Amino acid sequence: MTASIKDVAALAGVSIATVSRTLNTPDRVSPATRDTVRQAVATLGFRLSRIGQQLRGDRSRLIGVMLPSIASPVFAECVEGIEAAATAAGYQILLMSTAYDGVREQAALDTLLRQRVDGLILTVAHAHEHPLLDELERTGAPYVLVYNQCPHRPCVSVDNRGAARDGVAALITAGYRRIVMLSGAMAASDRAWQRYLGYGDALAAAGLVATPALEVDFNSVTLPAVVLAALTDPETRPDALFCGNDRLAMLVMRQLQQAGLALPRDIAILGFDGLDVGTLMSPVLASVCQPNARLGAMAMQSLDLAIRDDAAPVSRILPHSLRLGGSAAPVRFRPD
Amino acid sequence: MTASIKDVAALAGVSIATVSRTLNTPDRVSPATRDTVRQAVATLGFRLSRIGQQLRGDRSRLIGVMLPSIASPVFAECVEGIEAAATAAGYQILLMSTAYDGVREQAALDTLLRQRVDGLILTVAHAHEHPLLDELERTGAPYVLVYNQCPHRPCVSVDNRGAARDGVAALITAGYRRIVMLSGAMAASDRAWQRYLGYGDALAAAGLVATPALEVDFNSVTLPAVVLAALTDPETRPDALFCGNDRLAMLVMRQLQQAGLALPRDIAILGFDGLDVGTLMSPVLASVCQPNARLGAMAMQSLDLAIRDDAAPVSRILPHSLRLGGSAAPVRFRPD
DNA sequence: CCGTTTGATGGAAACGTTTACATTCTGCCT
DNA sequence: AGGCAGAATGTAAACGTTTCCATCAAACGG
Repeated sequence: MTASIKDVAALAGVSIATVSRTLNTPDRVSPATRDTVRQAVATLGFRLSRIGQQLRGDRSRLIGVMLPSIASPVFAECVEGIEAAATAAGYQILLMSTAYDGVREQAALDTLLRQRVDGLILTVAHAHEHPLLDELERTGAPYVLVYNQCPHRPCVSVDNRGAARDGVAALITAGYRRIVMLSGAMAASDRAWQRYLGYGDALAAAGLVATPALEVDFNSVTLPAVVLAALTDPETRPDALFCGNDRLAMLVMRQLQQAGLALPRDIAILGFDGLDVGTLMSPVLASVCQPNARLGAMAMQSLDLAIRDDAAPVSRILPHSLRLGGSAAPVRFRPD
Repeated sequence: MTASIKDVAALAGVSIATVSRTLNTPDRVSPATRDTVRQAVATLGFRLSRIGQQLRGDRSRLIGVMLPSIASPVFAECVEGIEAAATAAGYQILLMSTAYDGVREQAALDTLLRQRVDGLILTVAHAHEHPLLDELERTGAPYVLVYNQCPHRPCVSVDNRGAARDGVAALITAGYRRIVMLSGAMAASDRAWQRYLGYGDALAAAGLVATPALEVDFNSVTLPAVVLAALTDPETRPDALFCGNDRLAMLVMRQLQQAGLALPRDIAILGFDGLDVGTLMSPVLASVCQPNARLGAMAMQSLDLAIRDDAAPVSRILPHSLRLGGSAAPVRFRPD
């Protein structure tokens, strides 16, 4: 049994009110009593219980964080940003992962709401028309989406379509013409589709022809043989490959290199996410970079503001950037 | 204001006890009342507050997790394991990162203990003689270390020394002779030293000579010029390089490749951690693999058992494995 | 020397639950 | 019919805080 404020009061020979004051507003207690109480606190190793405080009606200072995965570097970096901002603002985070699974999402939401979190940060597969989010709005708990981008809800993200457009435009500037997109299943997340639209925008602006995206299972550890064949056959293979995320890009880089292709000479690769670990590849993975940690931090800040002002959190679009060169460096002598 | 059990009771026209029973032990309530209460619960969107329950003296079902970093894949994978096991056992995790900084560690510990976590999972720089851990033991809160390996405390880890020995022995078996170790600062973590000892063991067993480890700053994004020079100069460079962790190994792989060396022909690389992302490199990063997610899950399970039996958590050494080939494949034609 | 301010402290209520105990009612057994 | 078991429900205390209000003593002004 951990000591309670009563034990401290008893040991110090004062009332619990005085103990509370000593700990919260020491200047409202006489120096002598203050010392006695502090002595008792030290003896017992006492710490005020947040549970008691929460019950009293204070905010819980807990933020629920609900993400599809934790080990994925994208989300890991994001959580790091959230955690830093949360600590700075005096919150703690309750972390739950969902694998985009509706049942787990529902369970996580229930648990978090029962814990009376002050707010939630989450990423879902499709932000419009997600039953969970509607339920969440009904409860009135403030929440912000990260990575999702949806006009009707508070979101913190990059401009997925614009970012993809910029990245593919850079490929075109670098001299690539036959550009194909490799994506996780479009149905799996709304971002995939937005990025494909951006890809189309860039090609259209350059008068080039867009092709349907090659869709692969997001978690696969190898590329389907047919996809690999399409990418390696010297007759049919594209100039450049735009990958919907960095993990896919790294996967494809390794498989193409093992198939004997030289990157970016035989084929250029551009990823999306800007993962740190991409800079450890050789060639360095070119990528459309999202500021993952900042996305998380910004979501947390937006949420904090909303909590304090009792208002709806505001959406934010953070700037993306391009990491060029490396796997998408311009190639001078390209036979046409 | 979220509804409380009183609101439900009022709406349903029953006492709060009946509401509580309806929610916790529905069979002890008459079907008619049960329906009325459930109706009221639904109308108000009511969920029992964990705060009230915790206050009542139940366990908080919260586990504090305190790690040096979240974005590092090693810890990210570990957190994923912890979270899965925690959810399975009915806990939630409160995540805090410390960067091995004593001040942050102390602050995190205070916050977590005030939240009355049922137990803690943590990683520190040096497990023996860490003031925080002594304080923690005084509080009586159950805790388990992950990654740390220390005879006097509950730890879940691999056998760092043995694992390093096995890895380096495999390099020797593959034909490498002049093997050097590259490590993060030994002072930064106890594991670094343990791994260096394992390196020494393997060399000694083969009658080879160990050299002092090359120490570099763990977070650096490039290798110091002098280290790079030592590794690239054809006169002085070693056969094989054993890196204290995978991040370092990937860093060095890229820099050596950019310097024009062929891996593993000119120099073999062996990492430590077994990060998934290493398999995306080319050549695939050979590594001494820790089961990161399982380490986390096992720590959580051990903690859960300890909490339930009100006993001290038990230490566990999990088996390591080797991922060979790739950057440490045997080289047949090596000029001597 | 009295009345009033000021400062220090204590008493008690409130927050949201669970649960032991008390109460009421139904229906069964003899 | 009377008594009693058993089911259904209510009452109230307890958990650990904060804080309003009351109390009390000392200090101070007149």
